[in-house]
Amino acid sequence: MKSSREQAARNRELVVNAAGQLFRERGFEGTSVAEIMKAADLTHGGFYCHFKSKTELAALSCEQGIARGTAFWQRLAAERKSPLRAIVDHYLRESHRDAPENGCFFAALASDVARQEPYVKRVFTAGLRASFDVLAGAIGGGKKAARRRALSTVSELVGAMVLARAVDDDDLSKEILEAVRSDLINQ
Amino acid sequence: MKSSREQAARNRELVVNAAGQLFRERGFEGTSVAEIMKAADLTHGGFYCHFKSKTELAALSCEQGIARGTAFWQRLAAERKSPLRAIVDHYLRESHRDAPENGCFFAALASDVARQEPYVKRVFTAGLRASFDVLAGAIGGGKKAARRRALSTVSELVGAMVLARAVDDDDLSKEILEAVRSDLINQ
DNA sequence: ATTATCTATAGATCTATAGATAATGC
DNA sequence: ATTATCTATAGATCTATAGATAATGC
Repeated sequence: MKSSREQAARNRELVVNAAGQLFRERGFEGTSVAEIMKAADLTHGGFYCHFKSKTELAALSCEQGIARGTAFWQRLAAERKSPLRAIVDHYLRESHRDAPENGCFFAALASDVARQEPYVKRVFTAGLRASFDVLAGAIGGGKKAARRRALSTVSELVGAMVLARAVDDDDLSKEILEAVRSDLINQ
Repeated sequence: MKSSREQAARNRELVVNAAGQLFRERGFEGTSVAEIMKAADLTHGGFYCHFKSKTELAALSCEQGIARGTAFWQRLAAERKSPLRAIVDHYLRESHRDAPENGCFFAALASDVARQEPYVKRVFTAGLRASFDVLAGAIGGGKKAARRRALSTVSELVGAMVLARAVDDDDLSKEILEAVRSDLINQ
């Protein structure tokens, strides 16, 4: 029944990961604590041994998920000759659009976060800031210009993904992704 | 107790408008039928005389709200010398960011819509399509290029607004709006 | 007679807690 | 002895419906 400290730490991670997936797929309000715990193969009541509240988990899962996303961008940028293009191409893939549960937290949850408690917004802001820095580094050139371009690029990527997912028509959805891709790459 | 047919029609409109505001402010899941009816000064139970379900109202309020937004863009474009600039400037205002309940449905609800029933997505898609057409008209020039630019512009506008609202820091929020404004206008 | 609206409530959630249980770790 | 987890449940939602009420519209 009881787990060791190490197992408990692993369980905690399982819950954070399950939450990250479910939140991105169904939103904060659309995901219940019971569902998260079920996905982590634990019982509902055990949740509150690990976290003070659902809100705390929302913030933690955003923090971790965004950090992973940023690290992934960094790796993409380091591996390629054209770092910005590598990130843009990867981001705007249909497989990303069709798997929000494993994709970008900004695109999956930004409009939810705007309505969340200050704690969650703070974590989200810090993560976004880090992403801007990574992207500005990938863009290179003048600091100010790179930063501006990083901000507008993330905005465009996130907007494209959000709209491509909301749309009911696969052709239109692809057209959005393609239009943004060509806009960002031929800039 | 009972209203005339005209009053009932007016009440229905009141409910649709109240829902449009509350949905944009708190999301679909964050808004209850009881709250909507209270905002419209009617009782909870009366809701189901006008609408089959909350989902039906979600679709109706999106349909109406997006149509109004598109009509507004059309007016902005018609009045100004530089139609695209007029739309971009208006969209990216801080007053828009701070009043989602009266603002763009795409920015307020796009990531919610992605998780809604097909019916809601269909309505949203039709509205987005109409917005693309209006913006492409405002951009002018070659049809294909105008359409592509319309798609990428709406994506960038929506992404900027969504991120600017999620962010906890007013300076960063303004910086996002400003970076996107300068990117869209100096293109 | 019809029907728009109201009150009241059934039934299904959902978050969070209380108390029991059993394995860990001193 | 401590504590991670479990079962069970309190209390607060939320959607949707049932049935009553009273004003409209024929």
